[in-house]
Amino acid sequence: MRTAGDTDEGGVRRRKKAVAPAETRGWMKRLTLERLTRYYICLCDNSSRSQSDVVSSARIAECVGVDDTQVRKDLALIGVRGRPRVGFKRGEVIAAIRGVLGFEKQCKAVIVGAGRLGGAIAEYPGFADFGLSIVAFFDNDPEKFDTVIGGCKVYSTGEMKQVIRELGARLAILTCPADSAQVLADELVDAGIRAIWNFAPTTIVTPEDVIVGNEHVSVGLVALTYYLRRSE
Amino acid sequence: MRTAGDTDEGGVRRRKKAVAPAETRGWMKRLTLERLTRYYICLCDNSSRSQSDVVSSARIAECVGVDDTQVRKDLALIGVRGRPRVGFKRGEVIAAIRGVLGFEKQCKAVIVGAGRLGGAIAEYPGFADFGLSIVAFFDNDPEKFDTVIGGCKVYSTGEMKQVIRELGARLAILTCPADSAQVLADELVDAGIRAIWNFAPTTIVTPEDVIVGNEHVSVGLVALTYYLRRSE
DNA sequence: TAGATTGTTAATCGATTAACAATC
DNA sequence: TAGATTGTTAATCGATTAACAATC
Repeated sequence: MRTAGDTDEGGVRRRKKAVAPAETRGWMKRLTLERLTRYYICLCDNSSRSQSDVVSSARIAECVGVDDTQVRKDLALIGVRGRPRVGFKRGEVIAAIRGVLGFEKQCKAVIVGAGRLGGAIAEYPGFADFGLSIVAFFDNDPEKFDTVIGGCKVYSTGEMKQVIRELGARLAILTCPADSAQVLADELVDAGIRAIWNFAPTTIVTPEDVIVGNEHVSVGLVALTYYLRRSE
Repeated sequence: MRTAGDTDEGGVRRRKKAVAPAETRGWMKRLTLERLTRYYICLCDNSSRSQSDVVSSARIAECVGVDDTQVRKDLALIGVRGRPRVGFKRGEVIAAIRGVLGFEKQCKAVIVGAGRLGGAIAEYPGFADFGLSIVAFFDNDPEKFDTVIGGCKVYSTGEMKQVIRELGARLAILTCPADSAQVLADELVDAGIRAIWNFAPTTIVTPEDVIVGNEHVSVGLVALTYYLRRSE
């Protein structure tokens, strides 16, 4: 890929010296996104126990389980420069990732299904750090209406359209049983939700312009138990 | 790779006709494992709504979001043969995946942290289908001792070593706060646990022979919100 | 048979790793 | 300076896709 900093002169390719701007145009690839998120978790995690404010690519690489070259490439991509012999400034890396992944931009979400899982997600620390704020719960159990979980009121699913519009939520987190997941997803789309994070143990489908993340936790379970069972 | 079925005669390479045995020796690669799990979820999910007992590779591929060639390769790997013009028998595929991934072999697990997340996991339907059975809870809140969640008694974390030995659990599911995760993990290793599924929002480390799955749910969240925020 | 779908090889594509110069 | 770490290109490796013959 050529950028404005490149020059060809008399057939000699000069190395670009440009102050690389954070690559905020164009879409990050899924795998890159995942790695950046893991770097971020790792750096925030370590910041409490380490006194040093610089970190080498090798250290991040070890923590996340990738090659150190990969880490340097990813950081270069988002415009972070390290210092040879020293490393990367932890705070700079964290800030760059937050900027590129958009953590500063608040994202309002509703949780559909005020059960244990919904409550657990609402109280999960750290989600706020990613710019996520839960603004309401929905459930179809009248006993739960008007109760408060994690500071949010529980509404009837019948009120979804109105409440979601009022609060301006764009993301919905589905923690309902499998058999009602698709129906609720359809209603959420109708209510103007733009993305659905689905924890129900089923796959839901939506119109093309509504993003779905099917969080099949079982995938992680199977990987783990596969190795466990085979090592016995 | 050559297998016993291959033959070279006079320089002519014959196609092997062997009845491919399920590839149960050797270790499945992580990505293959993930795809097989997704096929499985998709097939079990559809079985309730579809009346047909055959399914084409193209259909599975669409459901899971991979190429249909990939599906046929994966199924060939685990020894499932399809019929041209017809497809694969749903039940055969499900059985083969269950066999290769070891779902028939029961895996006993304990949950450490009897909070909302722990409760949600215990009541999550479908885990039983993967051969997972929860046999006990541990918590350090005396108010919870001897209560029952999802049919399992809650013990004190101080009793972990003894109870885990008695029940013969090999897997531990960590749903405690981040700050106690590493300490509890160390104790679990000491108690003879062979694998830890970590839901605490931190990364834990263990001796090499204890498998860890750090379930960073945030990774899924970031991917979803990234696209959401950028599409506005 | 004709047509659809599997099974498998070959080609492409992308991601990871290796190598090494640049730099502090 | 010497040595360590970054930054970047080139090479390798593996995964995905394309092509097509085999098969029912």
